[in-house]
Amino acid sequence: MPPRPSASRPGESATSIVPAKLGRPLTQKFFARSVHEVAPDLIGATMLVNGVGGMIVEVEAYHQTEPAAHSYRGPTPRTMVMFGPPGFAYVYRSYGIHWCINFVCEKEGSAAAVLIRALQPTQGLAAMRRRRGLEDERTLCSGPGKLASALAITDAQNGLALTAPPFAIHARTFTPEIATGVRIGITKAAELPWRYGLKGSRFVSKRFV
DNA sequence: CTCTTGATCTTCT
DNA sequence: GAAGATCAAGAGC
Repeated sequence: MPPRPSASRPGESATSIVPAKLGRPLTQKFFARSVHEVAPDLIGATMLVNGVGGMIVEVEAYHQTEPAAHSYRGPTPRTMVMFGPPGFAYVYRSYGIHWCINFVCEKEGSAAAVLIRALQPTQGLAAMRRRRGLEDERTLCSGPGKLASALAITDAQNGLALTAPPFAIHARTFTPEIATGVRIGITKAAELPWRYGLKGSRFVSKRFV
């Protein structure tokens, strides 16, 4: 019998998830680049909040210049953080119910950010299962609202630096194959292929085609 | 498996 | 007053 495909994927063994290997902590400089460089480079990185989280397997890029971005119409109280310096967290309320987190990129005034859409859970599984009321690790963080809930992210983290506690974001330690596709759940600028994922991952919110 | 719908709040028109 | 960077549950296939 050939080995299951998952056996050779980063962060997984044949039978279970293994703790992520952590690369160097990401600095503000990492985020101070084009959102189209940062977004794919975040695939395979590990994101923890108070020690709980996992490997980033899916993100989407947003930029002030396109109408799907919250920053498209200029700064508002909600989107103020996006217009600030890179390396900070932009947290917003989605559909009145969920929280979602973005990493602000580029430079002050660019209002560009990467929405974190899915994690492969690796650290603090018990805490995440408790917060989500769910056992299945595959769906624990397979969506922007789900992972915010699992990591206990709320507007309390809006505007905080990504390079200091409670955040710990570490570079990847392998070279992933990147899948790309159109962004999900939007109607404007829906054709832009600004969704990036870890090719073949079972932990994404929706499969890449 | 896919499709539909309700929940609930912020922002902008 | 309507739309929205979502999710979970229920119905139907």
